[in-house]
Amino acid sequence: MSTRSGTRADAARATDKRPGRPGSRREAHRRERMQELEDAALTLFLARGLDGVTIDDITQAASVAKGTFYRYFEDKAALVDALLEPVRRELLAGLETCGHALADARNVEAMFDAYRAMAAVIASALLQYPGVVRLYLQECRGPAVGARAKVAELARLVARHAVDITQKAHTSGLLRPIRPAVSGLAVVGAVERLLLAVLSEEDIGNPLELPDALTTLVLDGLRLPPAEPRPGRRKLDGGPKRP
Amino acid sequence: MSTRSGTRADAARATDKRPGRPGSRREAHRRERMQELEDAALTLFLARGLDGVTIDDITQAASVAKGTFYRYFEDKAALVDALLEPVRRELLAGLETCGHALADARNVEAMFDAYRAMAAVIASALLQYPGVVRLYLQECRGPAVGARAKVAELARLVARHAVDITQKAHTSGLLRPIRPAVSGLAVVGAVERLLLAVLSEEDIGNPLELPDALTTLVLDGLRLPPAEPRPGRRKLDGGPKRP
DNA sequence: GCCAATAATGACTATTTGGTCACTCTTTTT
DNA sequence: AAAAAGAGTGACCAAATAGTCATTATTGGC
Repeated sequence: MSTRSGTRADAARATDKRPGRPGSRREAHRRERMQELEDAALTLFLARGLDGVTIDDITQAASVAKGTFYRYFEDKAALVDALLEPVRRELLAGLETCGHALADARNVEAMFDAYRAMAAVIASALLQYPGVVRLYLQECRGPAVGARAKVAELARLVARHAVDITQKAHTSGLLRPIRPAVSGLAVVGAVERLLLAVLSEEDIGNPLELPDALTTLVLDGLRLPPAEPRPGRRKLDGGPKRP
Repeated sequence: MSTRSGTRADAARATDKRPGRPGSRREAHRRERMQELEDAALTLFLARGLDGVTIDDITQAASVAKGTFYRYFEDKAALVDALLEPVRRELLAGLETCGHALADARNVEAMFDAYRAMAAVIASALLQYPGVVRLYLQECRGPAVGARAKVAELARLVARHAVDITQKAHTSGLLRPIRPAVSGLAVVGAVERLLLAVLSEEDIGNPLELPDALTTLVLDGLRLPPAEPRPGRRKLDGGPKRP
């Protein structure tokens, strides 16, 4: 946070020490422009893919000159990183929290609570940054090169956390003896695919029923139990059944 | 299949009517070259992504002149299509078969058989064309533009078939009352993520145990059953437990 | 060995692209 | 109000790129 120019030449000119720091007009305007660029870029990324969008495309869509882009971002990768930032923060924080909760879980209820909290974090990210989440989903499996590097990095972190969490739930002795690396990744895959369906507006019914369905699916499986005298009920949200 | 030039100018010059048809030297050489180009391209695609690879890259990697590329493929999209072809055929055929089998399934055993057959198809594709499967996994979620269009198309087909299959299994009354669009896509997501893990050599244990684990996960869920006096055993492959 | 058909080449053109910069316009500071 | 700092511009450059084509090399039929 110091003012002297960092190690890498003037590379950090983007978000650092640029505007007249106080909450003054310059700064507000600066934020606006940045947001406009990010919005325009995100729309294009979703339509054509990260690599299918040029700086010219972005600046044209945002109605600014090309040079303006470089005043705000060092390159396309930096823009993607900025786009990803809030989602990454929320998501990783949620995963950490879920991990700790699960490490302490000693009964099924605590386990449910932990997963419920995780679902809430995801839902929150989905509502606040649907475009970014979709960008993540569509790019996260690609090779970690160029502008996609940060997306792929986040994907690795998510996978590791997921396996870690499953490991913890596992040591609580509440789960079947399946390798955490397997069940964890399977759950990540299922969740991601369903999120993609929601965000791509594939016909998937009421999204509010998803957490419930997913929980049943993950925890109890797909097969109809032979006979169920037990009245065990589970619910992730108290929402109405079919609004 | 006729010989007169088709509707689109000389567009179909690639695989059609080019070499002295018989199994002669020309044709063999032609196949070789084509394969070399496809191999080189696939390697590059996996390393840098579809959009990160140029025709020049491909021809250089295959040690041929640029013009040669266009003698074999109309453009990058056509090459991707050719690459995808065998996997697409096997996969779709397997999905059809599985769908029919499940439509007729009246008991859990028949259901297992259907899924087992599907797993065998996937495993076969994985062994014969690991690179192509990985390419599919890494690109299938992106926007359906340019060279990625055919990959995305296949992804749509897979999703539809999966939902369809789940629908059929559902009407057999063997599954929990979860929307087929949800459970089908969830399974696709889980399977895809695990395939990606296998192909990316993430540490996931013995791949031969995957079908078994996945079946347990999907059909019986993750949660440890409270008490299981029933000795019901299920197995997807008879392989050794831990070689 | 000879000729026609097919294959391979790489120089070439058109266009696109990332990135820069001298200059102008706007806001802040004095 | 004047100077300084920051923001915006778009022409410009060098490198990269898709696709073409006249030319040369190879092969198959005879």
